[in-house]
Amino acid sequence: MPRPPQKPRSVSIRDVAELAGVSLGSASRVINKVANVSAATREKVEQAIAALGYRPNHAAQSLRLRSTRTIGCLLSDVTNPLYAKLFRALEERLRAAGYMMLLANGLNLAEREIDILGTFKSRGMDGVLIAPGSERDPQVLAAIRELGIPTVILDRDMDTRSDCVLFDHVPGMKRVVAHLAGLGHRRIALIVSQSANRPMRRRIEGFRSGHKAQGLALDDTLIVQLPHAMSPAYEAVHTLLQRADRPTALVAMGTNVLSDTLNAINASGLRIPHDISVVSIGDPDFAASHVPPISSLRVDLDQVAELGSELLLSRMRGEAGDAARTVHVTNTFVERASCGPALRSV
Amino acid sequence: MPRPPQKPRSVSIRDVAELAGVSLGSASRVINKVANVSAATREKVEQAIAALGYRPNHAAQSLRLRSTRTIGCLLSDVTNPLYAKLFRALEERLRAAGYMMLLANGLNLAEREIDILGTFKSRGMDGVLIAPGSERDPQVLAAIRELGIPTVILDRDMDTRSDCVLFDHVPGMKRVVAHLAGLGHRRIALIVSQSANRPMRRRIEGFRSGHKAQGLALDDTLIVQLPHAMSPAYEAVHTLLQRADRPTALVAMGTNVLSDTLNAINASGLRIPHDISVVSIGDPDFAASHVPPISSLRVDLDQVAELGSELLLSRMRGEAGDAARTVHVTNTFVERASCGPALRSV
DNA sequence: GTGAAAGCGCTAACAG
DNA sequence: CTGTTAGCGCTTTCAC
Repeated sequence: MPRPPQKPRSVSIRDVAELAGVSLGSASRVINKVANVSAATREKVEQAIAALGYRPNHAAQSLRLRSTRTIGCLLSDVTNPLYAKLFRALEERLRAAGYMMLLANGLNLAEREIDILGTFKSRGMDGVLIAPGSERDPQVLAAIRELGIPTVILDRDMDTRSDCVLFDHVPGMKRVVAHLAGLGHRRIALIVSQSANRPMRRRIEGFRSGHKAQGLALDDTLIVQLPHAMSPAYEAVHTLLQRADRPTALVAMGTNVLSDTLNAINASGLRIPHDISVVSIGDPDFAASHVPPISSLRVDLDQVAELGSELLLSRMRGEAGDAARTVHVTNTFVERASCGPALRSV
Repeated sequence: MPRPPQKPRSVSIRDVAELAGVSLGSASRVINKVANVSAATREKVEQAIAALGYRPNHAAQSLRLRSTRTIGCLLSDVTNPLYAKLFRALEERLRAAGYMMLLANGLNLAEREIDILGTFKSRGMDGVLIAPGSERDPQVLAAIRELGIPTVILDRDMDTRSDCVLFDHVPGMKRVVAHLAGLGHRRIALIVSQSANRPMRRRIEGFRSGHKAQGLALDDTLIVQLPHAMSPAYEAVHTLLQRADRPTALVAMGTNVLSDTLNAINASGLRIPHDISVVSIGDPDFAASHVPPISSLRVDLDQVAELGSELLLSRMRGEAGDAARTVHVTNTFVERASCGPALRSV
């Protein structure tokens, strides 16, 4: 990794002071808007700044102030719309507070995530916002514990002493099952693409306890776990729908799973919600615009961003105390037109 | 914007040197792997580093070396899957070259984009990768020209002296029209969500010239421009399909437009490709997994990232010369099962 | 091969 | 109110 050729030195505060005919200290004072500056001095310095197009050197400021005004953000993958939206919402708030965001995709690679956390540390991030994929990896956990930077963890239940915002997947899923059960459904299938991480596991758990709460027996063959995150659900759902005892309702988890599921239903000649009900876990754009609109369980990402950034900001300000704080975000069920009474004839 | 409380000073190279019992200069030498270090010294320093958990202070390095090893990335919105994928691909390459990415969403707000470019400058980005929304705004153009940082512009034709990678939207669209014309289609509709930016405009242009090239008359009422980026295409397409002279083929531009279009076709009781053909401009995941799979015009984002990062890296290395370089990326047509011969009976 | 010292650009404490 | 100065942590001459 060869060092790039050094850039030419650009205009410094020294140049500004010189042109303005004042001392370096005075220039600094007007730049930082501290008191005790005469109007005349201020005027001269401001003109010099404008004339030179001066911009403070951030590296020097960071070195001096021990603060980079930047937040490190480690997500498993921005390509996942959920994380993209989350990033955007977080950026919005932190930007308003004067921070820029360093973004890195962890890609569920423990080693990579550790490396990224290390650079965050070495680069003196003022704070860190993370949702690592390797949620159980002891080395990743250690890396987080040793960060020594205000940290908030999003949607991961990790054993570190960090603030975190957790989603209440279990109650959310129970709500979904209750809704379906209320419509008379007794055979409800769950289609998931993977089960590696906490959110998935907890949702499956909620699906089970939802059945229990409703006094429903759960046929385990109705929980369809696709082998990989990317594995197409189409075939699996299609097969499911051919069964004599096919489910009367489908719960699809994840954007791709949902679109495959919708396809499979369509190809089977079934109509939503008359022949079959469906609810989506996660609320991609097309769920709302689908015909008919698909009922979804969603988490309000704006709320997550609000809580997450507030947690981080307050801790950075040193207002937080020693103990880690945990806040919970509720999944809300958005009822649309994709659920109807269970078909008796099945 | 109150300054955050200063962090405690952490372990510095000075501490390392002290513990190792060597001079600060020697410590630096082993850290930077320069020659002229005795094995004994190296050993001692390395032990001290390990014992202390030393990490170089990035701000100090940046200040000294005039290089931040950071790339500023300004996109209109990561929430757009295309940009998300692009970012991921770019990150991959630049990370391999030892850079981290600062990401900011411009949100098509000229003022905001200018501000972001300014911070990129002030923060001493080694390079900058941008796809601003405000492609015609003179102030944004000026901001880019005055950046004074190696810059590459992605998919925007801006009048600045920057390297850029351009997508050949026009030939791509002509290819699509040719394909459809070859199947006997003479009434082809184009559904677009907005036309604010260059890619959109150029695609419409390509659509027109494609017709010309095929000797086809173009009915302007078949170009459906939705008012806003988010405006649902469902109604528009549905209406279109009720017309007596309805099109025999639909070209849908953008992820949301495509899914609305598919919905509308489905709701009208039409079958793809028998009753109507459709091609997608842009290739979202669900296009390939749809039943039937939708033929798409796509641009290879990996290639874009490869070219873009290569352009940037070479310029940062100072290998690039004065002139701006432009490289073109071809749109490729992915033929799947959504296009068939035109229905005669319409 | 190693140590001492200068200086990157900036802020803040201090003296006037 | 203003100027001078130390020093943030690091790399890199320059002597030895």
